[in-house]
Amino acid sequence: MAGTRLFAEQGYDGVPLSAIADTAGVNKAMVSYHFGGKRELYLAIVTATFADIVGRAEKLAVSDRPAAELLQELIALVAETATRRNAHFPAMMLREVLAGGKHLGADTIAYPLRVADVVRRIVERGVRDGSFRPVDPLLTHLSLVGSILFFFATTDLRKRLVAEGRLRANASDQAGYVKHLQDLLIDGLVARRERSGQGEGTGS
Amino acid sequence: MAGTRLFAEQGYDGVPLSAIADTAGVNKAMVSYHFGGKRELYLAIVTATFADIVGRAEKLAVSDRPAAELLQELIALVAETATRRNAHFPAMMLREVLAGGKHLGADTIAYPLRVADVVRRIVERGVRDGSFRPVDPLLTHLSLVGSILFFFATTDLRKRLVAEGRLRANASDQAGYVKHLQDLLIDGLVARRERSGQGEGTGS
DNA sequence: GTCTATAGGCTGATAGAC
DNA sequence: GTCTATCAGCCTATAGAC
Repeated sequence: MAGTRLFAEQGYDGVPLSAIADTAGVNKAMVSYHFGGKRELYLAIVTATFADIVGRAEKLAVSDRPAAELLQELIALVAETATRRNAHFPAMMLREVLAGGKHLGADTIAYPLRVADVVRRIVERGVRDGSFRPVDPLLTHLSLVGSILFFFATTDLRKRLVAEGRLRANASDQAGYVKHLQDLLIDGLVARRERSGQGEGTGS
Repeated sequence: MAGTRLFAEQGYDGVPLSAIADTAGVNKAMVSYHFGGKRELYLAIVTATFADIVGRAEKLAVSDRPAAELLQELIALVAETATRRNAHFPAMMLREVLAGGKHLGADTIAYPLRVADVVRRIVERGVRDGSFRPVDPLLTHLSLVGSILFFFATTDLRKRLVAEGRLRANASDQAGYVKHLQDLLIDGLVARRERSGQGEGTGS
């Protein structure tokens, strides 16, 4: 869809209908004719974007492969979607949860909830079969998805900062980040016989 | 500042100057008179917000307490700032990195970089003294800060979803999340004598 | 189906009275 | 310093020609 990039980069309010029309090489009036207005176009784009990634993620929830493997796959799935399918869905999803689904309906804001449910099912199974330590599924989801979305939504900014010499080059190493997260996940969630006696919460 | 909440919740474009004037109980013209315009007001708010949290974070970088402890303190510091000092800075910072500093100057977009530098210094020291495994400081920063900002920036949305019965109640448990992240960090970063042979990256 | 032209609403800035 | 009134610009939507 033509406006995907524009909406992801500048947000709903930041994009005039004329910019989308220009990008698509057509006229403003055509957008209203085909989609019924700016809001409807936006909703169509967001829905298509979310439906793709969420649908693919949900397939993981029904697999009975090891839980740790499935969470690693989820990370890889998001990364693959962000790099090969639709570079703009992380920014779009982040914008939408920030806006609290203001532009959307109750049905569309449900997509993030469905991802949370995928993680919940995987984590609960991992805890049940003893391969995970007893972590909270929802908190696990929030930390996992938060860091993934943040990384891929800020890729362009980091690339710019690297080009300006303000950030180290590995800041745009996507494969490296995927590996980093996957390792962090394994070390953080997987149960071990011997636990070192650390982990005291500080402050708060 | 009066507009902080509005800008954090609805973004720069989403807030009419009149809304800020109403909230402050004054007139639109006063905003221009005192700040020189909407953009200048926004910049003043963002700068004040960023300067506070970043300044406090930088104090951690010069401490010589154990690296793991300092990262846990950083998590606690962000949480404390988001819950007691300025509930809106996570959303503001997330919005600004999403926008790539579009509304701001090169100096203001430097604030997130300063946080990255704090984490880098702490992590590099932890790796050097052997208390951390050899993790990448920048990737560590991105995963850590990404999950914190995401959590606190979406608190209001989660509260609403909990109230609607669409999300489990612990979704708004901030102290629980801080503990979760701190534990994840310790398990994921701290060096151990015995490492279980997992951590194979899958896919991507 | 596709375009141009325009209507109508909203926003940020500001002139000018007090 | 603070207000009201107003202006000019930009935006979405749409009527109407082709």
